Amino acid sequence: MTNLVENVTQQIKSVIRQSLSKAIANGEIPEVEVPEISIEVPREKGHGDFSTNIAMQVTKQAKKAPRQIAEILIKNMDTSNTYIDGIECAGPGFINFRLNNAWLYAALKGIQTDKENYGRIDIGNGRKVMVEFVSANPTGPLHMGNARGGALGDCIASVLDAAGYDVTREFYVNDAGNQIEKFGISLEARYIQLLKGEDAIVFPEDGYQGEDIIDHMKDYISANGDKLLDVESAERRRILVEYALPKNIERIKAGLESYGVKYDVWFSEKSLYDSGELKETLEILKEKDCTIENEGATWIKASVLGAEKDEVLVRNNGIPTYFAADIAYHRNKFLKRNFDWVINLWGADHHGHVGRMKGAVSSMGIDPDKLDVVLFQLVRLYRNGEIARMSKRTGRAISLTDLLDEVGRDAARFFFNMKASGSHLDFDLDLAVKQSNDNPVFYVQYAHARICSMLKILEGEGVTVPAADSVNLELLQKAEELELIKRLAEYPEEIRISAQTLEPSRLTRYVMDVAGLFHSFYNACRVKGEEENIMKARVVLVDSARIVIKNVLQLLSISAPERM
RNA sequence: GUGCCCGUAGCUCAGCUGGAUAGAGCAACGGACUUCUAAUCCGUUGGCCGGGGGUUCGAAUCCCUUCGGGCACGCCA
Repeated sequence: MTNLVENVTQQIKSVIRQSLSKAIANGEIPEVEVPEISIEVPREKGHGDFSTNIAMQVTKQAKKAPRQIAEILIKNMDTSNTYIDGIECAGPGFINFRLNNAWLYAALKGIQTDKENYGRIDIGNGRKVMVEFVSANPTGPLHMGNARGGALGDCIASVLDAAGYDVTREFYVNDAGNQIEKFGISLEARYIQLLKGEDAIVFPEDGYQGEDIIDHMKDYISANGDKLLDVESAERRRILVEYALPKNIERIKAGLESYGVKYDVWFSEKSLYDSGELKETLEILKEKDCTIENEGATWIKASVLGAEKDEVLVRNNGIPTYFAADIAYHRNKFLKRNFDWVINLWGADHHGHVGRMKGAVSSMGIDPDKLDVVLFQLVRLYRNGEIARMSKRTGRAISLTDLLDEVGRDAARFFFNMKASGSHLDFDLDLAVKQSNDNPVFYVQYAHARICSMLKILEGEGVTVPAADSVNLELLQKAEELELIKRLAEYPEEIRISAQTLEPSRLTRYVMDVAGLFHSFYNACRVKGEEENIMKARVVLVDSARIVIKNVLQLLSISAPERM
């Protein structure tokens, strides 16, 4: 697994460390406790390829001016057998390193060797991580919040996979509890209304208003008639739920699949009731003295949750709350299935639940730091510059399916991952289908198609991508070439940072950047028709850009067309 | 009222575990196609990083405060 930036960074750190010890040993700098050396890429190109602020960091300890320390360190640096070509002290005390291009050529070779695996790293070390996302109520269609959560969760999972984690994608099916009761009541009310008229029964105030409930009952009646009218209410609801729930779950599965999201596990909430795990969890909490009884209900203590007030676990009617089931569910994730790390994606409106959940997890003896909750802000759709709420086709609230019909999977997934999860997202429906340069999806895909087209034409003339070892990559000297290579070399680091911050949006920006650098290169340098050695070197470069763009798009589950 | 998130260019956003002269895309304006895809490129214009304090060698970044926007505070999920 190639990661030249990592190699180079280590090399520089090692040079600094040796220089520091040497300076201490010969008394130029007093004994200091060496902090973690940080190497960064300066914003300003004139400041070299990499830089460190180590001299400023040890200023206090060493009791010398930062620039003075920097000069001493530079004097003691041994750069033989490294990529380092020049070192200088600059600004308030930065040490800037300029590298020779050999590391860039090594990066190109690495890309050609790794191919579709280029970018993969191993910071995860095979640790088991679960990403639980969408987990929409199966009482209706998927909405825009689910759409954002779906794109985000799936890509977080992919990033972690690329970073070397053993990833499980999971959907928690809320097929038990209160909302299923409400679902049943809603279905029943519509059933009766359809057969006996609107006035035959008052639709419950907290019932599900969606038209899909009526559609279900129309379908049911046309297949099964009115035979349930005589059936006792509880039984009738059970039958109707049993009819409609699997249909909804299937629709959710199908919708997510056409969105490019595939789950490893569909975990049933009901199974926690059936297996007795929920009961078991409640008993454990009781034994640990985490609960109290009050007004006929069972509560979990605020002190356990690190919260200000107690929360109900079992209602006075005996039905456990969602929270109780969620505690059992998380106990299952950590203690029954032994995940090392669990990531939940929740809409920002659930933020109040985070602290409670961590507290509850902690009360089960689980390190709450093993649970991360990614909160994502809500989505606003825009059409013709105005907020759009309704689907043009159905006249109902825009569902995931409507969105996919209107803009397609590629644009939807790309747009939802363009911004950090914590920022509000305005989704411009017009822009997403526009085939022009202001649409970033097309910009990136076009770069890929352009490369493929070039390679195809060259192939027609008998030029295939040569082995990187067989060409003189040092012929790549132009600024546009070197900048492109440098950015390609950074891909594994981009994966690392995305994984650590759980922000795939970093990768959409990265791939836009790579596409832009490629387009610049394309306009500055020709490949076909150039002198043979230069052409060969450039073919390697162009093909490497293709590999990187393709790998990123693949990771985001966005297509990389070869022709447009 | 209490808590969480967000305020950066005309618009949409990066940068936020402190670093050098605050970036990108779009929009606006001006250029580049007889040559591998102009769905492209090159250039120009554009900023009191919401305001005010503090911390220090250094603050968009950390702390306090204030203003503006969103959200949550159920025996809903």
